[in-house]
Amino acid sequence: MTQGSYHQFCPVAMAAEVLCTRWTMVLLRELVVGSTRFNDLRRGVPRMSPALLSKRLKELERAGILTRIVPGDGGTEYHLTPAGRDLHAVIDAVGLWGQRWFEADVSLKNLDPSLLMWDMRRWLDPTPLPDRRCVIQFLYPELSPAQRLWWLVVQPGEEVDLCSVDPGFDVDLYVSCDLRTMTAIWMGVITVRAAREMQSLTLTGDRQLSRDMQTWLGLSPFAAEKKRAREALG
Amino acid sequence: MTQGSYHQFCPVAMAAEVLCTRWTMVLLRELVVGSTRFNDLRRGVPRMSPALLSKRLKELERAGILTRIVPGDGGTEYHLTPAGRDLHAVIDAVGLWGQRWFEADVSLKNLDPSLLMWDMRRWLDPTPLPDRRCVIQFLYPELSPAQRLWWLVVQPGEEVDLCSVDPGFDVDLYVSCDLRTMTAIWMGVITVRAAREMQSLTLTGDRQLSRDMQTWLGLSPFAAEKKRAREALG
DNA sequence: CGGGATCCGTAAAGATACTG
DNA sequence: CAGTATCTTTACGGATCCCG
Repeated sequence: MTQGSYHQFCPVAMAAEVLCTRWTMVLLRELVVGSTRFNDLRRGVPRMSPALLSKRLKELERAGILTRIVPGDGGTEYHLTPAGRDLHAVIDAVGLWGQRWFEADVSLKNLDPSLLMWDMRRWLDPTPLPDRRCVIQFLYPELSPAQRLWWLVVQPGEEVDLCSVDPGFDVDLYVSCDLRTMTAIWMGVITVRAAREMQSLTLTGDRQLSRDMQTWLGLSPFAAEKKRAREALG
Repeated sequence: MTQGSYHQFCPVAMAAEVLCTRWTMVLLRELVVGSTRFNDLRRGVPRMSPALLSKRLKELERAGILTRIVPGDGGTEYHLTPAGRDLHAVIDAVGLWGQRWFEADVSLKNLDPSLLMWDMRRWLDPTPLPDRRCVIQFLYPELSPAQRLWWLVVQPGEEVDLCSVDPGFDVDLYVSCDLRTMTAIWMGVITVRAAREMQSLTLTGDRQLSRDMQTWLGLSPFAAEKKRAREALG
């Protein structure tokens, strides 16, 4: 917020003072989906400066939305309080509105492979996968060497791992497409099947993993919401 | 927003770019509850500078949230588009969260008689009132002369009128209390009955209007939501 | 390597005055 | 009524650096 408060007793204004400052809603989204470490949060809001992130975390702590926890290992963890967890309703409402009324074209102007892969890592559903280590390689041919290749490593009983350097494991499935296509799939704009039929997406390797990709790829939490706008936004 | 966009395809981020700039959420609240004229909007967001209000209105127009209409009488009206009307879900979520988790004490730090009276004017329910002109005078003894006296004039079939200078009509009901008490009643923190029993509120005049005040005084849209916080906010 | 703090240039917002 | 214009204050972005 630029300065001071709105000086209104209305609960919308009181809440907006805390929630509607730059980056705060996006940061809260990261916290609500479960990130707790400073550098994990940074991956979710990569264009936010660390200084501002630090400032916002302090503000949210003062506002009673999160608490700072220092576990034994020396790091710092940020955990939502009950008030903070209750913000999922606000995040949902905002995201639902965005998904309904923004044209896909507009969203697909803001492509970012590391953000996409980081989200995919979070929402990947391992249950349809075989009960062993599975490695999926993503190739975005049009991108720079540093952003072209990514690996998701799924190990039973562990968190999904995202690598931007070759982890050295055998790859079960090779995925190749442009970033826009993968983002559109992730956002529910098109399906894996449709992308393959349009030759926009190529899968090579394990047949089962190919077939089930639409399932184990968890998709954005808002992917199910249908668009309502046609021309509302320019 | 300070500059540029968040560069994220996530619908939360896309929406936050438009919705989470300073004053925007509060302004949208005014639009959602039905204000359409520049100077009516100003009464709802009195601390927002006209320059910023004008800028925000343009931004919201560009974002497809409202349209500018020039009726025959020369003025300008701002009307929400379908996308704008759909924002009521976001405003509700934000206001509900605020009402749940902010201590009443915090809200009641931001007292403003003109804002309160303006809100009361909007939500007053004339149906329990007799079918004739009713005038209710509010007295806040502790305030400066310019803010001490207010009148609500209810005429059957017309919009409720708010005056800060004596309209000259016979007064049906005299309400006297401090601003904090009236605001607390409006926000659902205490009832009219409780305030009267505590001697915080004095009603003189028409018995029926006195008895039914809790009914015709419409209360804040969020008054029904119960608090959940006790100590979450400092 | 995680978790920040510092400094400086730019962009946004506040205050107030003024106008078609 | 519906805004502009101007000037000052504050916040933010970006780079760099620091420390356990």
